[in-house]
Amino acid sequence: MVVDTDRVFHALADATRRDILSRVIRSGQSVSELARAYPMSFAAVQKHVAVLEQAALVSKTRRGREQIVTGEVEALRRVSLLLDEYEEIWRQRAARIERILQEDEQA
Amino acid sequence: MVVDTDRVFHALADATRRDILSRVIRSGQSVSELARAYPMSFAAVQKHVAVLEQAALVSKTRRGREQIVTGEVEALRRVSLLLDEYEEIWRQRAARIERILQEDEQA
DNA sequence: CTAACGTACAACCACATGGTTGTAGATACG
DNA sequence: CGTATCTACAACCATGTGGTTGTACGTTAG
Repeated sequence: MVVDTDRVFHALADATRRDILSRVIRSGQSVSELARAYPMSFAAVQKHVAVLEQAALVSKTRRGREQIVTGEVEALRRVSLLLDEYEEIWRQRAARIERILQEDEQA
Repeated sequence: MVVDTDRVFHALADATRRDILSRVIRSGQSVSELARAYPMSFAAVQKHVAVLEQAALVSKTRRGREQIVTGEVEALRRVSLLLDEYEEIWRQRAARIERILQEDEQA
């Protein structure tokens, strides 16, 4: 079962896609503008954009014959929060261990 | 060129691996303890652990004949910070746009 | 010592991924 | 209008991924 989180992390697991994301977060760009920036075919870039789109990290809006790709910062926030949750679990565990150590010291 | 960030995100792009990570962050577990928790072969779980290890999200330490897997919270922090950077880029952009709009209003 | 356990790793398979080229449909420009 | 541009998508290929089974080896228990 491929969940949403899978798609987001998978989308981010490629340097080209991360670069595309940082570009379109700064300011929207058409697919062909993006394509010109990388040493690969238009179709390849188009596929990368599609992966980012499936993960809801970017969205596309028509402007004439162009398709403008824009960054969706909300999805990024969600992932970041998810990682913070993992960190929180670890923090709690560390606190628990520390508490046990202190109890031992008092005994 | 596969960079370190690729490996980390790829490691996190699988529900089983994220689950393993959350388990071993709570407390270290042997590979076979982990293997018993999932409906797949020992070898499959072993591979998942290897992927997490390559991404430096977990580490292994011998304890007798067992191999204890432990979560490496530092790597998580690095990824979280990386995502925060993307968010920061967007925040700056939003601030820039707002400034422009205010300038227009004054004119 | 022998048997059981925990691990490592190779070989194999089905399927996904990242790339290519080619074709075709909209839309804008001269 | 015709033509160039931007996009979409299918077909194809090499390689990677997630799973399997089987074998081998070190370590512990009896």
